[in-house]
Formats: sequence, C-alpha cells, structure tokens
Amino acid sequence: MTDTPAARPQDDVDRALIAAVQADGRATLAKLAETIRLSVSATRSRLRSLEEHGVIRDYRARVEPEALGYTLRAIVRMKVHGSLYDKVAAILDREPQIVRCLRVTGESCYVMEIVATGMSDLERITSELARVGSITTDLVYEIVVDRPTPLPGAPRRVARATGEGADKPAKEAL
Amino acid sequence: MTDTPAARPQDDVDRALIAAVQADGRATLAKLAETIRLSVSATRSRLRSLEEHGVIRDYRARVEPEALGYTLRAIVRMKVHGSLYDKVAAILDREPQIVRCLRVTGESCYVMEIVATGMSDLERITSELARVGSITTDLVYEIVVDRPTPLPGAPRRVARATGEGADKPAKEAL
DNA sequence: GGTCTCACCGCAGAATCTGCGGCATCCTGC
DNA sequence: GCAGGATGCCGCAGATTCTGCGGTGAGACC
Repeated sequence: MTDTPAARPQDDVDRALIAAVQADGRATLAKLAETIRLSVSATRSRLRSLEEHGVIRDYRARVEPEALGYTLRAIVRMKVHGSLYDKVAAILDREPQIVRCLRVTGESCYVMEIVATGMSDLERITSELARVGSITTDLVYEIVVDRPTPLPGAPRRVARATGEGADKPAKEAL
Repeated sequence: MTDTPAARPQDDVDRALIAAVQADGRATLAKLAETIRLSVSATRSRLRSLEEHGVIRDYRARVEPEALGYTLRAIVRMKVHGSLYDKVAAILDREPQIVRCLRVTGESCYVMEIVATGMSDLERITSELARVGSITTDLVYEIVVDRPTPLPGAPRRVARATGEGADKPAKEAL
C-alpha cells in the first residue's frame, strides 16, 4: 500500500510543519499547532497525512557517538568488481559500525562512513573491506555540517504573526 | 554550552533504551518501559539522564527527500587551501542543500553530501564550490545503508576498581 | 440554488507525562 | 555488625496531551 509516494503537493503550511518536526521530533501537537498557526486537530490531520504518504519517513533519536565510545570516524571509498557485490552486502550486514554506505558513480563503487572505537577497531573493518575491493580510507577531523533535508520554496521567514522574534535559537546549529 | 559529556558508564539497560529511541523516536514512555522491562518512572529517569548528559543529542523526523523534489544526490570531494576556509564556510552557510560536510584527512579537505532537484540545480552548487577549491563530484545511485550509531554490544570488560597492582589489563586502552 | 468535497475547528474521554514520596539495595566508615 | 548516605526503582495523582467524532464554512461543480 505504498501508493503514490511522492506526488504530494505540499503547501507552505506542510513545509512549515515538516521543518518543525525535523527540528524537534518530539514536539507536542499543541506546540506544532502553535508554530504553524493551526488548530491541534488540523495539525494532527496534516501530520498523519504526511506520515502516511511517506513524506515523513520516521522519527529517530540521535546519539552522540563519542558517548558510546566511538571516538573515530572514517570515510572509506571502495572499488569492487561486480561479481563481488554480495560479498560487500555480507560485510555491510555483519558490521553495524558501517553506519552509511552509498553506491556511487565515478572511480569508486561505494562510499562508506564508519565509526570505530580506535585505530585497531577501524583497521579490523577496513581490512575486511580490503579483501573484497581496493579501498581508500580518510579519517574525519570534524563534522562541519549535518543538516536535515532542506525545504524547497520558501523555507525562510514563514510565520510572522505574533512577531515574537527569537523563539528557539540553536535549533539546528551543529 | 557543550560538553564534558562523555564518561557515561551506560549499562545494558541504557543501551537497550538508546536502541529503542533510535528505532522509534516518538515511542511513548510506556512502550519504552515495556521494551526495557522497567517501570515508567525508571524509564523516564534514565531517558532524561541520557538526554541531559548529551548521550541522546536530539530527536528528529526524517523526511523522504524525493517527496520534497530532491531527486538527485551527490558526493563532492573538495581540496582547498587553508586561506579559503572561510569562503567554504560562507557557502555552507547559504546552501542548505549541502546536507552534510566532513573535514577529513587525505587528498581531499572536505567531503560533502548534496541534494538537488536536478542536474542544473546540482551544477549551480558545484560550480560555486569549484570557485573556491578543486572538486570531484560523484552521483549517488542508491543509499545502500543508513543506520543509527550502533550500540557497543558485548559489555567486554567492566571497569573494575579493585586496583591490585599485580595485574594490568589495558591492552586496548587507546 | 443545491449539493458535494475539503479543510478546518472544538469537544470529551482515553492515554500519557510529570513531580513527589516511599522502599530496597549497595557502599562507606566506624 | 551497624548507622548514614547515595542510588535506583516503584507507584500514585494531577496536569498535560492524544484520539475519534461531529459540526461549520468556503469553494467547486452541476
């Protein structure tokens, strides 16, 4: 029943709602309703519609990797022959520390992001990958930007009714 | 306003709780409590502690980029001279479609992830970047894996403060 | 004009969150 | 062994929030 996933013509109110739950995934309906200047029922109706149409995929808590012991992060580019794709899949399956893997055009076939507790931990994973294809590993100094998907159209200066000005600073600065 | 966050000795219950809110950021306390087999109050106490200590950073709704019109995604590697870092910062600041930017070791200085509504949209951003440094752009075929931070599963060695000078483990203290 | 659809609003009961006090366990020092 | 203190857990009751339902007004269409 995943009918017509896209094809949803969101208006400005929908976009404001999406922005609100992107900024605070636990915001209460009353708070969201106040943000988008709508009643609670209308807010809920729109939110549920966005969820059911797959525009809002899910809600997740984000954790601080360092607090879990992952003090290292690396970008690995990997080139692999087509016949070994399922070998890659197997590694991805058993290594949850590969938190992200994109299949891309260009020189590399895959670009991955890996978290590790230390150098030896990282090397364990990279050498596993190196058995399947040729890899290039770069360590991450710093996550400069990590943003939610931007809203097209008029993402800035949406509501202006009460003129309260600064509501909640430091929402998405990272 | 940040940190001194780490050094949080989470136990298995904390880890289960983190896993639960990572999987469903809107789960109710009662549901979480049932998952980790604890009372609602204890669950809330632990959750709040994790939040206040920065282990759980925030909650976010995740949207489907295609539903917002972003049908294209690209990985851009960028090499730039140190004197132009603030130029990069300026671009990052005014281009919300650069959803991720990592500063890394190796040949490139930055690795970015960009969403775009089409080729011309992508080219607008990449040519802006190309004015500041030399870039390599790869298109993303598919997001193979996109996982939350894994939980350090097996509780290896628990800190033991007996402190006899006889033994000294520290084989993996990085 | 009549009617249909759509999006909005508000209500009342159910569910959930919050702050508080009480209890059991584990240390620590005497 | 035994006070004193610190933790972590539990459950309660009031406040808040969510949910399903019916009602209303503005277009669209005939």
